[in-house]
Amino acid sequence: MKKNKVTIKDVAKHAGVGIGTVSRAINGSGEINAETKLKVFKSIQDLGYTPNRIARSMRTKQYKQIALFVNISNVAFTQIANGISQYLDTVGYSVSLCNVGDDEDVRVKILAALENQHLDGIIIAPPREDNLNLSEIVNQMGIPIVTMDRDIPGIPAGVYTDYFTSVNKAVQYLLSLGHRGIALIGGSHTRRQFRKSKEGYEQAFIDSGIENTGEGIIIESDLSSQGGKKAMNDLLPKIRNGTITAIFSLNHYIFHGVLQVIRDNHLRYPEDISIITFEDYELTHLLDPPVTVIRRPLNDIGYSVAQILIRYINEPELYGKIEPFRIPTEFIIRESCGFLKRQ
Amino acid sequence: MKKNKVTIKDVAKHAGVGIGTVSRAINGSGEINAETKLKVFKSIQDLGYTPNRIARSMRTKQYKQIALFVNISNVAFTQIANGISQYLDTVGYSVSLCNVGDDEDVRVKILAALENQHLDGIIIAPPREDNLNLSEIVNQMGIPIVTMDRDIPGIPAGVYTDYFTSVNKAVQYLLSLGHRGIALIGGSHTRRQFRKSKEGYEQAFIDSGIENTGEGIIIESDLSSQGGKKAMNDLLPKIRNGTITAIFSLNHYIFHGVLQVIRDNHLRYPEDISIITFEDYELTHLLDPPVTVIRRPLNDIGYSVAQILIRYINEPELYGKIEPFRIPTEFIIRESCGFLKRQ
DNA sequence: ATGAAAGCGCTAACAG
DNA sequence: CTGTTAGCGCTTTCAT
Repeated sequence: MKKNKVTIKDVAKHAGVGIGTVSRAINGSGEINAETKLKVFKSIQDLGYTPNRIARSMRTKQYKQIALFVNISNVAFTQIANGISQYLDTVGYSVSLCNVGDDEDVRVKILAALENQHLDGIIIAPPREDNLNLSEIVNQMGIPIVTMDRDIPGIPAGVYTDYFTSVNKAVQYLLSLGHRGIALIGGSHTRRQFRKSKEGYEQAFIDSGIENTGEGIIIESDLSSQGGKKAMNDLLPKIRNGTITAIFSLNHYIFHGVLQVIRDNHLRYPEDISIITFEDYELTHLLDPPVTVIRRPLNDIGYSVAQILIRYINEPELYGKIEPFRIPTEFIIRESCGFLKRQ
Repeated sequence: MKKNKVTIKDVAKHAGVGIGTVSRAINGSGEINAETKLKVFKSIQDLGYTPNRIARSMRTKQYKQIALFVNISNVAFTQIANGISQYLDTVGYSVSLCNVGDDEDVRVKILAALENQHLDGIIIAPPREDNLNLSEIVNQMGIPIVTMDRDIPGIPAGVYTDYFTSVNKAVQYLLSLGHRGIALIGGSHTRRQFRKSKEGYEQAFIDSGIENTGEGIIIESDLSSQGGKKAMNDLLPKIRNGTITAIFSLNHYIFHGVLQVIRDNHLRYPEDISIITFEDYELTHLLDPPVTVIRRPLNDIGYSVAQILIRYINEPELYGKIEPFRIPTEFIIRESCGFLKRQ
């Protein structure tokens, strides 16, 4: 029952021209008489012709397809993907989805995808930044890769979230509330997010003119709820004796671990402990009380990174030369942080 | 810097055979001498040849690509997509992602995708089941479409969640706890989920030998947190006067609305109202107290639906004749429902 | 400015 | 059993 697709040949015959002319009319390549052009378009209309993308790809080696390598279980994924699609729709590209679990080898996955997919470009946000040699893929395959919030040697970033300022602001807020024992639970130093946040944290003490005499600590952890749980459990004694009075979670997985420990130990926030987390989503405002967060425009992140990638696809000579978009964040104060009277 | 891909021609020359032979060796089509076959495979190895999928598609009209039309903001999406990819990986297919917001025209989106994507099949879970004429797409394009949990005329379902049993069991549980004023907030009757759940709800009274004298009600609503909010607000007086003692939310969007109203009105569960929701995810067990839920194996749903679709792609004559997978659910009792002493 | 023709890499039909 | 060839639908070069 498959409808026999109309081809460029049919259009040519119908319009009484050569197929080359039709092609030129469609692609606007070469000089072409305005009248013949009109005639061709009319035939295209009449016949309901749409070019066969596969055949076109075969010639042009352009596939109008990019792949997204991310961990789709991240709460940020949905909106970012949405932003990406939104931009790609405007330029006729589609997105292929490749989930990247937390400890999988992204390189292998990319190579596998490349073998049977014909991609024009790739957007990645791999779990780790180190030991990931991707530049040979870029060089050998000649297809551009951009990252979201990662620093990977040889691979340009498409977007950078402004972790420094976000964290700086949030920590200053905590300091202004009287907190000194602020624990930043932040994942691994192999991630840009951790490194930049650390700087923002330290700078906050300086900006506030307060010396960090050691109560404030920065904790590396697994980027998982297990990681958050472990960090939080280790912190428990210090929370109980009042050395640590605020928790700053850098990631939603960690945050879930933190919450669990709070619940399991019958702690209450903001009374027993103040909390802030990075990323705003349903949970953060459905919780009672709602929690203070750093929010970032996820849709924009997707949109921007897609824009940069397409730019690189169309102008390969620019590759690596475009400044990544700096994504500003918003600090949303809710009710999860308490005021601390200092003696 | 693009590596010049090695083609079937190179392999043929290197192996000292014709290109037809190479093709046959690769595809296992036609009779072929075991020795020549070996020779060919050796050459393929030596040269690092991988077939060009585009060229292959051009001939075979098979694209090894399917598209997924769903609302990616649904909490179930991630795991379902994961299951789908998992199966598709085993058969060399990739997934193209198409977000379908809540009131968009799925038909138009599919048509647009089809125009420039060359798909072998489609999986959909559109927001509404009615006024969606998809069968002409199937007939004219000749590509199979399967649904997840939807009843769309002419389009076979790939998977069905067992709403009837799930809801039946949960309502019986509520009844056994002494509840009679059970409100099921369930989205729209244009969705299979609502219709089957309704049956399960009503049967629960019968199964428990309890007459529903009207305290128990089933409410249609928008499938959104706004819908849940509205339904819940309307219910508020009845909750306050004790006519309604339990809320059963059929969907996570609705659940968020319910939670908000509970919070905003300083209600507590399970003391003031018992709650159960459909779908288990972070929020439901991070909430304090954790909430009783119906959980379904989301990964399996994706895996199964992908399996059926591929089957339909490979054996078109079967289309519509395979029984959808019935997905069983799990009833997980936590702490959100209270015992009601009946006077 | 435009028609004819080559060829992208592959599969399948056709000879042998 | 295997080599040769046609052709999928398109873009692009080459004449005209």
